[in-house]
Amino acid sequence: MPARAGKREAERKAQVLAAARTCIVALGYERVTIRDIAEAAGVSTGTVVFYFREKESVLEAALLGKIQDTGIAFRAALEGAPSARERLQRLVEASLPANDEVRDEWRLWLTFWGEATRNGRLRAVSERQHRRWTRFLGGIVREGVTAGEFAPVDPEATSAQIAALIDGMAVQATLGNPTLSADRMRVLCLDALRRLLPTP
Amino acid sequence: MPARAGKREAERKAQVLAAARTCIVALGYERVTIRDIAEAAGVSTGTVVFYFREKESVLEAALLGKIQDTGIAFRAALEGAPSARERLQRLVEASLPANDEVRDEWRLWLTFWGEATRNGRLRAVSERQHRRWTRFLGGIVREGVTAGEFAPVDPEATSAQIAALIDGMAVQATLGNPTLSADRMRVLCLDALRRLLPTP
DNA sequence: TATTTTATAACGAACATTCAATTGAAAATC
DNA sequence: GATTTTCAATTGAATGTTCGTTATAAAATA
Repeated sequence: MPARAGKREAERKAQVLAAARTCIVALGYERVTIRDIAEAAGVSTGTVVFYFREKESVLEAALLGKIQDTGIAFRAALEGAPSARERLQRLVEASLPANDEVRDEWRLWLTFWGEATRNGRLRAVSERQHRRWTRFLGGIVREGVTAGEFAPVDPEATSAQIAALIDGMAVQATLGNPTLSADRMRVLCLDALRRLLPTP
Repeated sequence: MPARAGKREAERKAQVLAAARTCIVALGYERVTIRDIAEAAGVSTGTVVFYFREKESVLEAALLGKIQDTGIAFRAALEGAPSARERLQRLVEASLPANDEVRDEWRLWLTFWGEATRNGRLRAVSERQHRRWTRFLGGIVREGVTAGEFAPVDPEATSAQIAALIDGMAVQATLGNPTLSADRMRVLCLDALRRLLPTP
């Protein structure tokens, strides 16, 4: 086994994938060329191909990488939240496309969903990620119910409803719909939380 | 001004646009070629170019055409519905990606959203359509409140929440998420309707 | 026949991919 | 420690394909 194989590999791959994500958001999945990616990463097209055998691999890996670690930021947002309701409210807050970072993340999701209608591998990851996310939400709802914060509701159903609500609103907010700004999304989501999860 | 526009024009355009939509759903917006469209429509590439000066025009018109008459089927579904609640329930039912027709329509919406993040014209249509749709829902909610069917709620807020809920669920159901089948979507949406719009 | 409609061919641009050549740094040898 | 060897890493140009568009010819229609 060559001990020195792939020393720069991880670093370079990450660099190329980050560039690819930037290109995808700016141009759209299908419109991105290897040259675009190479230029954005500051390397030659040969380098891109060297680390990812073909274009499709770069694009898929770029999407999957970001999609799969969605949720990391969410867990961080929960630090020190005293109650289940507060935790849910913070998740809503962290979901608002109110700054470029979150907005770009939602843009990537919209692109991802569009692409996943035709790509089985992407679709599989979408499922796994959605299950993870609703389980996460469901756990918080269950805690709140157990602790007597919320009226007794079905945590599975409620978490799926909350997840759908956030996704649906984020679509409009991300597209810049003036009747559904990030601020309005906050108001509507928090209101829905109160109505779906009343105090007992 | 050409006094006599082509006789077959409307017919041919519709034929080409329908073919373009099929191709978009199957291949993705940017991957569709004029040759694909021509083949699917059973005409030559020359015909496609004759009626739509350039490729982009075909694709945009294909998306916009379908997107803009979303809602026609909905209005038909409401025929003879006796109450506001019944009307909302029928709208949910008509939104379920439970058959190929509705599923393809949602696939087109997912593609549309992805493309609209980068295309201002598509984004403008998205806004207009969303406003139309929430106003439509809002009207039904208002009727129900006035008629005493629902507890007094803000129709604007509630309709935006219902719209988001349906969109968000449809994303997962359209992607074939096994934990969110069309049947499960029906259950969850109807349950959410009950909770967001309780009887007074 | 004149006009509209449809088909075909050809063109140049842009693309993903391949590949021969080069570099750079670690490993082996002395 | 200096020299040589080795191979991962990187480049950029060449290749063949496919695309949108344009030009033009053929057919249909009135």
